[in-house]
Amino acid sequence: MRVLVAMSGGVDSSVVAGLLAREGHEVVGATLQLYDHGAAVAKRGACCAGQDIHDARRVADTLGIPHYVLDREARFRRAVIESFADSYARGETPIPCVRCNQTVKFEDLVELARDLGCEALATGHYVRRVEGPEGPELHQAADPARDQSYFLFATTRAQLGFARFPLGDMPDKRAVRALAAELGLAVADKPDSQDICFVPQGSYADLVAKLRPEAAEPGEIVDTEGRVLGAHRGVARFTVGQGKGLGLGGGERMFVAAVDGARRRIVVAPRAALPQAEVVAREVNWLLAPPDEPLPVQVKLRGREAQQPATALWDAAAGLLRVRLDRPGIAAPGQACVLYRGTRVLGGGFLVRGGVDSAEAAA
RNA sequence: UGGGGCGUAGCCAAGCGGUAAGGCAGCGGAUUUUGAUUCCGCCAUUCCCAGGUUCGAAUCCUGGCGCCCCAA
Repeated sequence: MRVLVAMSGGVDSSVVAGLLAREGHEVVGATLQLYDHGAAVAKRGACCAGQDIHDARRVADTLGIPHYVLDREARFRRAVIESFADSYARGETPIPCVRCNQTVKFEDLVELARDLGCEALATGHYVRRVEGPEGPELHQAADPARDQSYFLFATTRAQLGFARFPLGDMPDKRAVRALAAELGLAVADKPDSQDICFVPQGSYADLVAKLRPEAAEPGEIVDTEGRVLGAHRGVARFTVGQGKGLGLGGGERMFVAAVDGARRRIVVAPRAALPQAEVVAREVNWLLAPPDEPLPVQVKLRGREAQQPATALWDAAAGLLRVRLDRPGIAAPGQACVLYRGTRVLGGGFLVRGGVDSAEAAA
């Protein structure tokens, strides 16, 4: 079949292109230029800009496949970077990788694939697409250490139907690198990407400060009684559940219980005061028929934690997902709430403030 | 200007004659396609100052200085 491969210039997507070509598919490569600057060129572990685009092109040449580079800087800036800064300004902690997958990757590239007459879009994500009785299902990768299902919860059922993830069954990253070498790809030893791709040198707070100065304005750190304990240098530097960087000395260690973007206040409390029994999420995406009854699930409130047993309640009228946790957990607004059953992703949403939280009153 | 208490790293704090615990903050690193969490390492030649006793003091004595509390 004719298939479009999203090539970032990294090892993973390069191997995907190589594998599919070797299997005899008619492969077309596409690379999105998302945020240029020479600044990003030198950054180790970036993607979709500068050197990475050249790398992708080289791989395409090696494989003898056509390759397109699309300028999506404007789109990426609006859909991912601006939204990232806005989220911080509201006192949330954004998760840009989901926004990127949700927009630039799976909307734009699927559209491009259709325009090019492709039957599928393949990416280098570590997830599995499994044919189920009611259509394609999204599952965690075979290698739990690389699994990226958390970042793809917002993929719609239609997009999933069109997507292919050839790396989902790889035992580990070493195997992928070995394949890259076997395929003669120059990127076989390229470092993994990490951190936020569009932030040049690690300090995302500087970027937020440039785009939303108010999120970098100093403010007060208060306890749940409203007592001022200290000062901070911008709400963008804090995430609910965070225990470091508060600059508070003295007695008991404090954690961020809430971030009030409007008043630029950080509310802190002892760790034991943070867990909530119920969390709420919006912008919900279902990868099965939306349930009209309480649904037993396992949930992840952050990318790298174990799944927790819970019960999901879908409020279709309000468009809100309520998740009752068997064991209280800490929800950071803006982060993803992803529902699983075993390895299968059932759906998810973005966490909002809510639930039972004494800190909420003081904020 | 009577009585009582206290002065140990940026903060909190152990130690009570034998050669400076721990926690928080901070710094460095590991982990990680977000942020956070977590983990590992570093972090007072010196205990408000000056004398004295002692083989040896942050620990005992004397005198300063500085805080805090009580004082119809």
